[in-house]
Amino acid sequence: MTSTSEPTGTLATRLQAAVQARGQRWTEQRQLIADVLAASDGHATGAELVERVRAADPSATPSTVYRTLDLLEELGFATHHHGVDGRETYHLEEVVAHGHVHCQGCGAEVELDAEAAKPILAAIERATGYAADLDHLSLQGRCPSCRAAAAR
Amino acid sequence: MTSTSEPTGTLATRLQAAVQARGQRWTEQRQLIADVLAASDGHATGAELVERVRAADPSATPSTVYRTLDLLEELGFATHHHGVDGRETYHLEEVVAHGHVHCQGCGAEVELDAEAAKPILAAIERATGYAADLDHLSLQGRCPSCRAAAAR
DNA sequence: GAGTCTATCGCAACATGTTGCAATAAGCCA
DNA sequence: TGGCTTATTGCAACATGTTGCGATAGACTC
Repeated sequence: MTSTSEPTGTLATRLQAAVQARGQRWTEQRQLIADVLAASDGHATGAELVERVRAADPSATPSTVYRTLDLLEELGFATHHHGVDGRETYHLEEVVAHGHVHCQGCGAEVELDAEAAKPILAAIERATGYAADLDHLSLQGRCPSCRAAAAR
Repeated sequence: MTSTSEPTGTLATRLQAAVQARGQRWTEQRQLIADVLAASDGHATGAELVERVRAADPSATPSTVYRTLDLLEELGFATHHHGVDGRETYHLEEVVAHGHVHCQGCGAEVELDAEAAKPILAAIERATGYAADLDHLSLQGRCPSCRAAAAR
């Protein structure tokens, strides 16, 4: 990968502060994993992240990567949800909260931003009393074109 | 397990007809897996089903169970979705379609029947054009009591 | 009933994630 | 600086699910 001039240290720096504020330790592996996540444009499956981390440091193990990702989630720096196939997908907190809608017909996947999701979340709250988490909103259904095709 | 007097053969019989109508074969394993699924009251994870099938027939293998479950889905006799932990959960088609809402605070999980979900599905359609599938509606958020606790 | 075709089965290896445990090393204190 | 405490790491085994392949056996035809 070409080295970007982006200040990717920001995430790592803030993460380091948060980790140490909890009396936990800052290690090279955690720095590396934070860098890899920052370099992945907001979405990555667990397996992809493990692969990239190991490419940068072959001595890193999957358990370390997954445990660090759990830590990032605990600290609110990342979230994860399970995609259609059950694989874990991690999102950086910097990416604005959003949900996913997957078409069972053609496989298309669209993202749902906070604005578009607002009436959906409101309907969920009215029906259940629950305040649904947009980052974990992963819907399946049929997109307009598949519905039109099915109607014919 | 106590033997129920329910006509569980119905599922297997209808399934057999559907399988053979597609030029596929009806085998003892399929009969067994259909019986096990019918005896599981509508919900079961893949691992649970594998375990129960193997209890009845130790020679059955996971691959056979999963492939048969895939077949059941293809034929519309069952559906599956991924729970909060990514595990697969299978549902019999005879169970009325429903979604799930999971509380991230206390872990409570409530079911959402078609009536309660109607406004949610309508909001999804208005926002995205997608006709969402209730059986794959798996939400996460915070239940009313956790929200009240958090507000204090 | 015998032969043929091929869907299905069982096995084994793999993919993705999780967990327990002993060794290591980060961070703190004197 | 040196020593101590304990969080973190790496390893290895496990859990759940998927896939490829050769062997088996169900179903069809003659």
